[in-house]
Amino acid sequence: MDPVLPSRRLTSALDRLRAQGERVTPARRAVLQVLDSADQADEHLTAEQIGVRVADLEPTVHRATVYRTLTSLTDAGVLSHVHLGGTATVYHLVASEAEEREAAGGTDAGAAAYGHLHTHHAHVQCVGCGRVLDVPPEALEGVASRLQEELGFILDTSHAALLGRCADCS
Amino acid sequence: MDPVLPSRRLTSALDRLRAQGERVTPARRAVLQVLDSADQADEHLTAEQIGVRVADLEPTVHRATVYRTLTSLTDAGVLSHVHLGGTATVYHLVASEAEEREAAGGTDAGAAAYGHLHTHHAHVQCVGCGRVLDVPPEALEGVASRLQEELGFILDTSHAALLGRCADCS
DNA sequence: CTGCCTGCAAAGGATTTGCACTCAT
DNA sequence: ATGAGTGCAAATCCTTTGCAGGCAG
Repeated sequence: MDPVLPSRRLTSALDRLRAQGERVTPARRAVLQVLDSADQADEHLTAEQIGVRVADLEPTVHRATVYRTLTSLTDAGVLSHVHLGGTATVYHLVASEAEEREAAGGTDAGAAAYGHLHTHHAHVQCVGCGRVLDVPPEALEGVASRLQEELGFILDTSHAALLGRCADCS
Repeated sequence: MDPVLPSRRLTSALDRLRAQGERVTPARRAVLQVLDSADQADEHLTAEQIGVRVADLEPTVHRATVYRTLTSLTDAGVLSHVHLGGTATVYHLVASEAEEREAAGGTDAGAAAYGHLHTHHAHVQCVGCGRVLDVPPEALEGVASRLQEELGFILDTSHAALLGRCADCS
């Protein structure tokens, strides 16, 4: 539906960066823009894939810089990463708290539960086709509370993907 | 409790290997023995760590062979691997169906739920200390059935570790 | 201006591969 | 005896690092 235009999420991320005294450079702008577009298309990109797309946007940006940028932006809290089945790590823009609230409030949790989840969410990956599906964090509430009660373990539901086999690959 | 001696699990694994027409070599024996011991001590070893211990047992076994062995034994179904938080992959001996049944039957599920789980089980890893905790697969039943119903996704509860923070690191 | 961020190139570590040989069956 | 498995060494892959220069603030 929406064309890929500089979204509010992108602007917001840049603002938060600046607010922390971090510098906004072409490389960082490009990385954030790539991830913003990817998120809008529900894509999950690895560092390498991000590098390729950044090269389109800003050909002078070096690969090593992409890696360093992903690290520093993650430290700065505007990006998060998810570990997929063993190999890859994929990156996401992190929504501001305001955006997070807005998304939660404006949504019928049931109907939109598996729609476009542009905020905090969990991931499952198919071992057959590699596809990554987004899942609302509530789906893991059961395990989370059980682990907390029985082991004192605080589960981070969005940090690692669960593996399995999707409907198409069964 | 139990000393680390050639266990029934090990013998069984070798038998299943032979039954499939796979050859039993010193390298394979060593890899299986290392993993059997590790499992008994509730350790989770990476390919590299396995390599080190194999070198103690069979100094002539080459690193590359350990990698190839882990792959082929996994294909043969006597080993399984678990992807830990992003980086490492750790290996386990796979219990035979008979052993699996026996463990399930002979055990009070509640009391032993978090004890030594030498069969099929899930994993959670602490992002603080890196420790890996074993968790009975039932803990993930809730998510599993929800994913199946709503997405047709068959969750493999033992194939990837969930991340979070353990009691000591909170 | 100051030093954070970058480009470049080279190092790094883990895993994989080609090849010829050996040993389990 | 025969080919699955192996040892060896080199190649490959992705990621990180040291250093000097450049641009954001």
